[in-house]
Amino acid sequence: MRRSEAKLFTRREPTGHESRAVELCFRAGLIRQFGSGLYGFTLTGERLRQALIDRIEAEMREVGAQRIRLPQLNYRGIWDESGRWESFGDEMFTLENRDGQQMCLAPSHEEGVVHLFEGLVRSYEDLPILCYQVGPKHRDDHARLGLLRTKEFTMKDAYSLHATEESLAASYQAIKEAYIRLFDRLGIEFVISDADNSVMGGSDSEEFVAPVETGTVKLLSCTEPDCRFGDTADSPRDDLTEETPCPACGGELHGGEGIEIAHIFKLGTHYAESMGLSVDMADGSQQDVVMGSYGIGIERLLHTIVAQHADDNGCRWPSSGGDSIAPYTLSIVPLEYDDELAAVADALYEECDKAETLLFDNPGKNIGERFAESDLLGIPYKLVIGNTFRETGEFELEARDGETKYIRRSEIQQLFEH
RNA sequence: GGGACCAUGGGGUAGUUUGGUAUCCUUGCGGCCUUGGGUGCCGUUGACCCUGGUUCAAAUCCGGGUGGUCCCA
Repeated sequence: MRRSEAKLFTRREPTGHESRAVELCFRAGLIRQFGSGLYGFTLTGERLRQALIDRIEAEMREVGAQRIRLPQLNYRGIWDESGRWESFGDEMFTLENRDGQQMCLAPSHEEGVVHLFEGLVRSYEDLPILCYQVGPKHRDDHARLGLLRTKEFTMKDAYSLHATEESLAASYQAIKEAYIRLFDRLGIEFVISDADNSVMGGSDSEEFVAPVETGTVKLLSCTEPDCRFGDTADSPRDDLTEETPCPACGGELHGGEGIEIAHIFKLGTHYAESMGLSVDMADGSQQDVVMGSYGIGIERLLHTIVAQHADDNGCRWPSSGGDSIAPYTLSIVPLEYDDELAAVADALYEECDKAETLLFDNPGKNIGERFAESDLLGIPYKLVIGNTFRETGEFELEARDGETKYIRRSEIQQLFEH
């Protein structure tokens, strides 16, 4: 993409937001506020958001989950069946249609999944089912900290349906491992905390929590590198402090703040029982369907990566164990975009993967501005066409962390081979 | 559910106590300069949340509304 087409809308000045990560999301021109707890994503921001969704979907396919689609707008009926019309309370957005029927914008989709399969799933042989969707959720929470708590957000929500507890345990474990792989690949530091099921119901659940400077929950996390133990206020146990040794490995616990990036639940037969979803078993008996649900907050993940990896120059998008979600892989930065250097820059651009390359083709800007913008967006590599090129014909390939290599033109295409 | 604070150009602010010409910085735009890290100089567009009241006169005082931020449950 050419800079002149990409429409970056970066800002050099601070915007007065409450945390560094929120500030950067605005300065990098990723998001735009529509009101309390409502955000739109810009051209650049949506590239990042979609890149995250792509990574998550790839991981879901890896564990054999299939995509479904459930409506956001629900009639009251299924929520009365599960009892959650009452228990969600003020956090649910409710409305009436023109006929006076009560409806809601779904804050979660357990009811939806049960309804989707109720009447279709009849036999234990129809199970297990592992499915997911990616879409908006609506919760009338008090908005806080930019994308961290909003009234509308995107969730990857997966659901599993089983005839037995053992089958549920297997899927639950598979999803848990998939999440661990995913977050590792995205370079997110996280711990796993036992959590309360609260309004979700069911037997037990675990929360993936990312330690950050400014978050939404108090977090105790183990400082041992290989230990994933964490404990939040939502946890069933309240006997832990910073002085307590880690109950998992005996290491030290560090107190701080965290972001809940994912939550996995063993729901048991709670929903099947109240909504009447059962299957016939081999011995002729009937069994209520056993369920699990597994959610990842997309925008929170984006915020978390910014919060954990940004430096003084802007965003950074780690690529440990996979490719980075950066909005572009490479910036082509000519010292000046005129005459011969512009011609060289254009020629290089033609050789690159254009969708992954940002060509700084705006004349009249000095190179400092281009560097600053590229770094603010966290583009992993800058290909500089400058004085070195004029003297030796070599380009400087500078990584986001400053490390520079000198390369020749024939080596450019290798940059995009992963 | 309870409480506190706040609302002035695109962003950040001064002015409000004591009513009278709306301040400064930045961004944006135009020009010149500069060309290896958001550089400099000159010029310039652009604002008092809405509504009712008091008053010769309201950003300022009073009432109502809306919106925002934070704290507690």
